[in-house]
Amino acid sequence: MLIGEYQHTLDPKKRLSLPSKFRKELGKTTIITRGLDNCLFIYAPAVWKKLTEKFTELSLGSTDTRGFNRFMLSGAVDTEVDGAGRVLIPDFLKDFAELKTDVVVAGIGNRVEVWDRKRWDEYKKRIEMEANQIAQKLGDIGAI
Amino acid sequence: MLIGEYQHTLDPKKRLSLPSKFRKELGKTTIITRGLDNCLFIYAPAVWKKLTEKFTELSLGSTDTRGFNRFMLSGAVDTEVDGAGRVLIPDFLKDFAELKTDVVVAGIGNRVEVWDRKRWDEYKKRIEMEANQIAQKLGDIGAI
DNA sequence: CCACAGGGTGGGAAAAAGTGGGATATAGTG
DNA sequence: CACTATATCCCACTTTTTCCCACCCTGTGG
Repeated sequence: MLIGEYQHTLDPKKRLSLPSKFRKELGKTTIITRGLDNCLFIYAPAVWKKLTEKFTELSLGSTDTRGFNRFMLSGAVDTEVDGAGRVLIPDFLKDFAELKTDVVVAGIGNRVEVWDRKRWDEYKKRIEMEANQIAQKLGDIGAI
Repeated sequence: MLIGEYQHTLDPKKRLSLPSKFRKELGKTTIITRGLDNCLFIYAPAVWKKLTEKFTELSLGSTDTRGFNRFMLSGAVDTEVDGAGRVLIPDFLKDFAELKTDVVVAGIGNRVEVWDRKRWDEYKKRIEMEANQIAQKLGDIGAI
């Protein structure tokens, strides 16, 4: 289970250290893709494979699923983890998530998310404030 | 059953002694997470696992569940209990709960809560005053 | 009243993680 | 074909984390 929040830096060569606690679970090659809410997702190969199987089964008919497929699949890259546990973030993904130097690497269950730190701080403030209401709401529908 | 209230200190290395009475039940690795009402929760692995099973199966689709997943999962860390029965509180959790040096460690059934002492004293004063009314309210709806 | 045991706290040394930079290889271009 | 620019690999430094040991204080029993 990938959990926790880590403050890392994206160096001038666009390398990003994965937190050591994540490395074992992610393996030596990972898939980086555009994520939801303006962050990046990083998946272990097996998890990614399962996800894509779901997507590609969705019908070609709907404009929405075509768009979603393009969003997730065209935005994905296979990346080798280097000897120091770092991955390389391609320019287009760096731009997409508006990453500067200071980034946050967060474990969210079966995926890792990469956020620009400033953006993360703002988002976190919001979800921390809303957590009580959301917990209430999810409780009401019997989800938790 | 985790019960009782203990006054402990968070040392400069951000280590926190678990009350010896809690150690057996918590085990040698614990999960620390953001809690509700600005405190931290500490769970035994088995309890945490059961909790996560509920909300990790919630879909990626909804903004609310994404937010709640991020809140719960990015806010959680796996921690080894050291030889002296202490756990390490990461910076972001220390900041979240606004912990200073003096903290309160309280047993609340199946979890342990960690509070900044000052905040705990204020909170306790309030719930002690309100306890009667709350009991009345819960009694009215047949909850207790 | 003293000795002892256990819980809580603090600090130093060793190890690991994160970061930066240079050298070598590869690709793209005039 | 040579030159430039980009990417890849490897090594080294710095900071943080981890592990271990020692101390203090309190409560207990002789």
